[in-house]
Amino acid sequence: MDEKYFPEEIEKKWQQRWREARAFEARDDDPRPKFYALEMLPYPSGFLHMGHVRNYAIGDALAWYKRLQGFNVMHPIGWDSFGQPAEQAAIKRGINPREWTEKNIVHMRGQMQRLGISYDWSREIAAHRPEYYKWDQWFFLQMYERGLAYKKMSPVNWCPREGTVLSNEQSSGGVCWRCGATVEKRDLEQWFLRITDYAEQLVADIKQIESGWPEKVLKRQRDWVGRSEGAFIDFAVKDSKDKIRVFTTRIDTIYGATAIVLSAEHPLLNKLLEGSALKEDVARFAEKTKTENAGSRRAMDQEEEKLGINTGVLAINPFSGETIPVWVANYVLMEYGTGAVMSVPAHDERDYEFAQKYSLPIRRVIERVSHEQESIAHDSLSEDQSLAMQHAFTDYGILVNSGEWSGKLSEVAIKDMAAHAKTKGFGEAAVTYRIRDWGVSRQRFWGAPVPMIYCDNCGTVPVPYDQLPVVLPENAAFTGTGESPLAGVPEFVNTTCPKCDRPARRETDTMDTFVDSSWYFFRYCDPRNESAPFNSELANQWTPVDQYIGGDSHAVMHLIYTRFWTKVMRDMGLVSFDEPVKRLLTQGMVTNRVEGTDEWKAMSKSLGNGVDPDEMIAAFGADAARLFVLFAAPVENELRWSESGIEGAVRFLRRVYTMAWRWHERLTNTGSPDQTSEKGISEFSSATRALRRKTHQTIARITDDFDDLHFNTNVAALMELLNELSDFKSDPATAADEEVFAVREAIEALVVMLTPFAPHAAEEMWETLGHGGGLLNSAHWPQADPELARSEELEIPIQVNGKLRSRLITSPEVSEAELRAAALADEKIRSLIEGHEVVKLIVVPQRLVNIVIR
RNA sequence: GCCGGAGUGGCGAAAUUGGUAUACGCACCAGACUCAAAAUCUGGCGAGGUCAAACUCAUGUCGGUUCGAGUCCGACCUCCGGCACCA
Repeated sequence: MDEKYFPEEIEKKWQQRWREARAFEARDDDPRPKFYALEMLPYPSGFLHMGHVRNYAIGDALAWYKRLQGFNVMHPIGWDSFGQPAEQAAIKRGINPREWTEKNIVHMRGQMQRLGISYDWSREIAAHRPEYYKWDQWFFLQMYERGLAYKKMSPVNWCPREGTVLSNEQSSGGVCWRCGATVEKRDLEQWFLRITDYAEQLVADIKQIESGWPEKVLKRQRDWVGRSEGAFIDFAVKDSKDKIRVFTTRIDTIYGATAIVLSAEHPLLNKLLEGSALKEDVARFAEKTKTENAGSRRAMDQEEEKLGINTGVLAINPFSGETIPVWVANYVLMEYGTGAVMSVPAHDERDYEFAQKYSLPIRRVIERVSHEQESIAHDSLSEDQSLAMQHAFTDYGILVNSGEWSGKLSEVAIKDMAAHAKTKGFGEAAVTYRIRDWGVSRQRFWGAPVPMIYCDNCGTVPVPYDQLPVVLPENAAFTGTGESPLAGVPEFVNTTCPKCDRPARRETDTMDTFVDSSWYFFRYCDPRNESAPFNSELANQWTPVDQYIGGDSHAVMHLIYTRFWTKVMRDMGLVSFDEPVKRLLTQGMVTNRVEGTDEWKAMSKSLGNGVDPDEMIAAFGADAARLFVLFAAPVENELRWSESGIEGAVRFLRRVYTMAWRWHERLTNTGSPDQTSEKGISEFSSATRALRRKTHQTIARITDDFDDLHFNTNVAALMELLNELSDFKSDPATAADEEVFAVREAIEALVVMLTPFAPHAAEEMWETLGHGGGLLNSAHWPQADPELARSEELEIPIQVNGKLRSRLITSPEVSEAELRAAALADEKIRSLIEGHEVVKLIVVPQRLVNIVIR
């Protein structure tokens, strides 16, 4: 240790020592309880940004804490290394995507190591390597065997700018999630994973994780699955054997149905139109609507105008027997429910708007339940009756004009009417979901090839397991045209059929990269396994993940896919639980001021407000950068970058360091063994007792808070402890044994508890303080002694009528009666209550006294 | 429009869950050291008020519950996120 704090030297030194000692490798045979700390694996773009730094600093603090607490900690990292940027680099600059990716990994790994994140590098994985994606393919084949992977012609979301297919999630809102281009629809043969089979579980199992996941993430997951309870009802088509099935959540309003409305894509439409005089017009309308739906689907925040056309076909309401017209309209979605709805203008806003426009009848069949208070009942009734309805009445209420069902409450009618429909055979209660199957086909080069073969004789044939992996060719022509580049590599395409041995062609699509990231953290448990994705026992030993940390941009896609994948793996017998992640933290964004403005925005190249982690490390040290990031704001809040804030972090580290330096000789060169033990010390002065109290209070406070990841207040507590040490005026050269003891206790606790936030500096001080024999990862988190932490005197506020008027210094053991007497005897209080009647006297032991006077 | 979250000093934020509001840090001011500056150290720092004190007012706004409210309840305002024809 030098007298001065030189982070660069210290950090290099300890990074090397850690590497040599393989200090952070998790051992499968370690009998201690495990803790799995996981950060979302990065895409190897080439450079870490501050968001990464924050993510890893949080994860590392927790990993270190658990290590010091005696847990067997798993803290791995890897690379989500398939994906567009590598392919873009190939298309635009003719660079080999594999080389580009590997080079980026080397650089980013270096950055992580310069940050000193305590990863187990022996478990590092990368999605683009055959050893890894072999198992993507293996899972795909397993799912295919189980009927969970299938191929279908399907209108897919097509990004015209990137020339590729997007998943529903990636095109939500009608725009490409990457480039923002308006998404079009195209028909292509696509592979899908049957995530809809798991829709119910994806909602139901939320109760297993709701205590550990942020509510906002769970909400978005629930919304995405979009579970909706209602009923299917079949409307018979007049003069035909056909039936139109609709889905409704409001079967209780069925007597108010004045039309059936079909989506333009409805499969029955053409058949229904046969013989209709309006056939031509309707078909033209449907075509136009289809292309409009596919094209500029929506201009955001604006609802499309509702357009429709009467088909001239009639349908029969199975409840009332009434005949109502069938329409086609642009506001009915084929993708949801059955693609057909019963239109109830009086009780649905959209149907109301539609009915207004096309002068369809509006028939009220639900009334508000009248209240006891006449005024309210009167109000609502008269308004309702006058029925110049401005809006649909969408609340539940009481049924009217509904035949035998009139007089029932909506809640009751919904159940009874569905049951009735079922008995009569024209419907049933049903649950629908918004979520659709996961389209995983991508017309791209840089991904895991879908392991399928097409044979003219045998049809679609899965690649046999012993032929995995289907290896990506070294390179391909990147046209950027939209056709999979693999189709242009004959050596790849041409193969023989595994069944009949005749020439056959390989599937040329690759898989969505979300496949790679759906199961990667299970691979960390057994990263070099060559015969299985991982050993089940090892996976069950380490997973589920105890704490997962990442940005909330992955709140829907990644996290729903990985939950789905886990459930499939459970059904395959690979893991023994339903949910992969016990606790999830979505960290806040790192923002910086946009130059020339007052706005704080996420750091980005285009805004020019990015901060380079390497420059920060060079200027202030990795420890200071990490400490600042953890101290400046609670982990889930936005973090505003501040150069002076990071300077403050350096200042604090330097002060701790100087303190350790000032005392290290006295603490190490001691002749008396008593100085490390309390035994030889007969008495502690009040000053040493105060220092020890602060030490033990700080330990208790930080230990209580750590699991909740309240790092900002933890760092504040460490600063307070240092301030207390600074105030402890004692010269190391002449300090008495008891003082040396108290200082040692304080400094050692400070250093150990600093480790999660600034591990290099902590290691350096730990060594200097005479613990050169071992790294901090074999040290122990300090124990708080509640006796020592207890205050010797309390300051009790005395209030008069709830206002603070005086304070009393007392011993913690003071009785209620004594407190009461002391408060009344207080000079200030006496003058205040003089001439008043004391109505009440509240004494909260250890806390306060409140005197109520009149 | 619907859903979720949040409003506390000049700024980032604390507050043992109903009990001394503003911990810790940043910025700022003053002092020490220095020829000087930086660094470092010491002190100050919610607003009003005063020589100083007393005192008064302050946790988005207005009400309520309570001996006591940043915290609980009701209404409203603002900001930030998410979703959006899902029948």
